[in-house]
Amino acid sequence: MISPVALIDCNNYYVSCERAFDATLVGVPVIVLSNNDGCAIARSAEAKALGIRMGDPVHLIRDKVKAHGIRVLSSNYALYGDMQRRVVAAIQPFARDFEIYSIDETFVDFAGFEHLDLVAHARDMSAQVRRWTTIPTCVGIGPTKTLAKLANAAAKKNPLFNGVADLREDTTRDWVLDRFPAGDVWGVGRATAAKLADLGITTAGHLRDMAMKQARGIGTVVLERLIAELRGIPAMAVETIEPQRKGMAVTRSFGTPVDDVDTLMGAVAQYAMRAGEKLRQHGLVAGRLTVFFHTNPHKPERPQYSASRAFSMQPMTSDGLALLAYARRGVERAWREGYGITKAGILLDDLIGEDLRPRTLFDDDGEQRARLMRAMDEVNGCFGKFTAVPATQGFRRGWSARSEARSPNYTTQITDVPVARA
DNA sequence: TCTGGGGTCCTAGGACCC
DNA sequence: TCTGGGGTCCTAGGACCC
Repeated sequence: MISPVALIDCNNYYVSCERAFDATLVGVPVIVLSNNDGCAIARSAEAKALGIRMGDPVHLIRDKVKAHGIRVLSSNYALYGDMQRRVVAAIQPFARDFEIYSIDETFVDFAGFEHLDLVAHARDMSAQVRRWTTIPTCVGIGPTKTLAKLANAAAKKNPLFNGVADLREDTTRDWVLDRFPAGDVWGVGRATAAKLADLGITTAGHLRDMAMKQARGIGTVVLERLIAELRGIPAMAVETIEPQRKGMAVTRSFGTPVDDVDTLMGAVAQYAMRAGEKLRQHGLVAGRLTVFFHTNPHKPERPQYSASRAFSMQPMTSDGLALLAYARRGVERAWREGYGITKAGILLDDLIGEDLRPRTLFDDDGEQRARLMRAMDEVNGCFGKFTAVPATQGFRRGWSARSEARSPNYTTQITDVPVARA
């Protein structure tokens, strides 16, 4: 017996979070921008109707924004992350197991709930999220994760489903799959979609009926699994325990190009310190660090330069100042004069739980440094980030990303909490 | 004139996701 | 002036070893 899986997905999530605290955004076209105010990454239904596409660079849609009075917001991840906690809390009572798949999607394992009318159950779940957070959601139900995901997309697209699509039954499933573009199936990207189209495979129905052997030739084992899932045979489990993460990154584009090494070093220092903080928050240490920086690849007419340097770190560490020392060395070695650098970052790999860290022969216990890091975390937690920073980082951040229309931190910053007056 | 086969580990790069 | 950030998984190919 295959147990049903549901995917609950928040509609236009970032926009919906903003609307929860600003009523003037309701009913009008709204977009939320990526970091650095670069491109549109969330659009309200009204903005979609005006032809704003996912990922549209904001400087190419200025005219449209002006002509239609589209409201434009910078992204506010503190708000979206906190709202997610509330959404998950609302979902929790409706199943025993679930997998938080992304900031706005949760897979719900309905094992043990088969005796219920699951469509009604899903509607209750959706209503609970709405009551607690004001955020609208859609739910897809199916025998596999891929079909639940596809059902969710169908529920979003086709008003016939009224927000909840159930693809456990063959006739509905076939009907939906025959009308669903192959390129929109979860796991089929641009490259695979193009290869499939050459074979005349353009719908999810075609894809389901494709020979496994042929699938292997085009894609990898991943495409084979995907086809099994479309046939209703589970090839992916609902992952109810959070897997150990493998890597971590802190990368940013600059508001304006950087052409001197000291300024670049300041930015990289900040990223290294932030990377250390993230490691400590997760109780991890890293064994490998890569620092990279490059010019703007969207401007091929300008001189291009891209560099990265990687280091094995021994002992493995979560000490921001140790990370910074490696990163500095990388920047010093890779720096070339005469380029406008527009992005840099720190990548950490070989992550392992702090308690499992291998001891080296001459490993001092690092207790003092650990205390220093804890103290910095506390100071920056209480008095705001960048209160205590290493000198390399500096206090001037002329290169900072643009964020010109960020909403208040309504739920995570005491001074930003909305006040209700009688 | 002639030079194996098979295994592991690591890394870079591609593809995909939200 | 101006195009995000942070992840995962898979495969091919090189280095190395016996």
